[in-house]
Amino acid sequence: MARKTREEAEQTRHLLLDTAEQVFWEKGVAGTSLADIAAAAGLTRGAIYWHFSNKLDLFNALCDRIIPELEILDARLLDRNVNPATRLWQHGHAMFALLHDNPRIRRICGIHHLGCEQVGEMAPLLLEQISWTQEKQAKLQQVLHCAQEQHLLRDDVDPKLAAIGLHSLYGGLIHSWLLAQDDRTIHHNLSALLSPYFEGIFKERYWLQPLPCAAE
Amino acid sequence: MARKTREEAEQTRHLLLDTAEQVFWEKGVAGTSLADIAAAAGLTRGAIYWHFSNKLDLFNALCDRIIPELEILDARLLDRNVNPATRLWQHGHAMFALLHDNPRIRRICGIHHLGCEQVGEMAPLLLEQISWTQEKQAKLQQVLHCAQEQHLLRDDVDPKLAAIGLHSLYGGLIHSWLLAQDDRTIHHNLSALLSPYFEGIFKERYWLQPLPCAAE
DNA sequence: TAATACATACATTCGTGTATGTATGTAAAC
DNA sequence: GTTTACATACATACACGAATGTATGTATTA
Repeated sequence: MARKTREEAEQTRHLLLDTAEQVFWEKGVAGTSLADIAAAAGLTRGAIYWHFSNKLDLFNALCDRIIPELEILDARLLDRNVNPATRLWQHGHAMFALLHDNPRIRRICGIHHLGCEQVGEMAPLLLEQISWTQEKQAKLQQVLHCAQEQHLLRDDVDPKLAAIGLHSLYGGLIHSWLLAQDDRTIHHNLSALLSPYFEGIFKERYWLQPLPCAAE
Repeated sequence: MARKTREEAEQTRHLLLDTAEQVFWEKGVAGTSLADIAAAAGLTRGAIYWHFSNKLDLFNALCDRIIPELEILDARLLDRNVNPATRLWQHGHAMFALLHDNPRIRRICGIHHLGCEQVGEMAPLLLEQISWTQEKQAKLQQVLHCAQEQHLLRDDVDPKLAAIGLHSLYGGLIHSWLLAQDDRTIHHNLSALLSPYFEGIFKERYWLQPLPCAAE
């Protein structure tokens, strides 16, 4: 129809992102057409092509919206004022608290795990995930190395391998968590699910310090 | 062209499955058309529609081919002649040995993790994975319960939660393993990656018994 | 000869990208 | 303070290819 003010335009842009997020999560990325998104938003494809160049661009813009929240997590992980064991422990809990509290992160995470293909023409997504994984593992490894220097680790534990293991455990738990959508088992028993790995890594239960748990 | 003998027909059926497996793994399930598969196999869509009713049917047939191998794994996991700790330990190693040695399992596993959407019209896939996950966790839980009865578990370990944790760790490691395709780190250091969780679950290293490792 | 194992041809639908229309906001000219 | 000129924010329309499903053809083979 007609032109809207810049604020309204920005509003419809966010409406498109929100709607796309929803529809992608329901029908998968490849399974939804731009017409689906436009219709669900009460708009037309013209609106989408005005704000985004194509579906991939829209999808990327959609994913980028959660980066700040994730960076906060990482910043806390690397905060040297807290002992490394506690940092790791709280980081694990903070991840799931975020998943539990923030539906947007839950949906985008769900789309990445179950709602999109990462090969073929979506291969750039895979590369991004690989580098993201490596960065995350590097941070975990850094904290674990710090713990090793403070003689908190068991003697036979290699920080690099422990980082891979921890990261994989997190990823696997998130996957299980997403599969069993409304089963609260994982969320309610997260400590019991993580502690075996921590037991196997640290000499003592150094991670159990005053824990300002961000649970529900 | 012309009709072939039953054996030859069965042969082209397997050719189609093999080719589909390959192409699905390269370009994703949604990213692949039946024409792609037919062309890659040196046939036409007519051949596909003769042997399968549609893409989903083809995909299911493709996945079903690895069931026997996976059932062998589960059978060994439940073999009561071996102590439960060792069974769990060997089961973890056997899974990755299978992934390493069997390219078909590797590809199908890769397709499930990275090459297909599990929502929308592929939702039956998700339901299948959920029930499969629950069965697997139930088996792990059963073995862990058996270990608990033999007083092998630490006192604060709940078999059900430990089963979820172990299963998630396996899933996460497989995911990492698939992401870093030709990085052998995980395969070469599997024991070091798994042992922390085992340390945290069992009182002593009961799982370290003569290990007929099926590695490379 | 009848069913088989495909290949070929056809009709239809779906999705994309782009081109165009159009009404409004916005800023400068006067 | 209007008017003018242009940019904006979409909606609509169109053209094209891609993918599917089916119908039909055809040479074997049992």
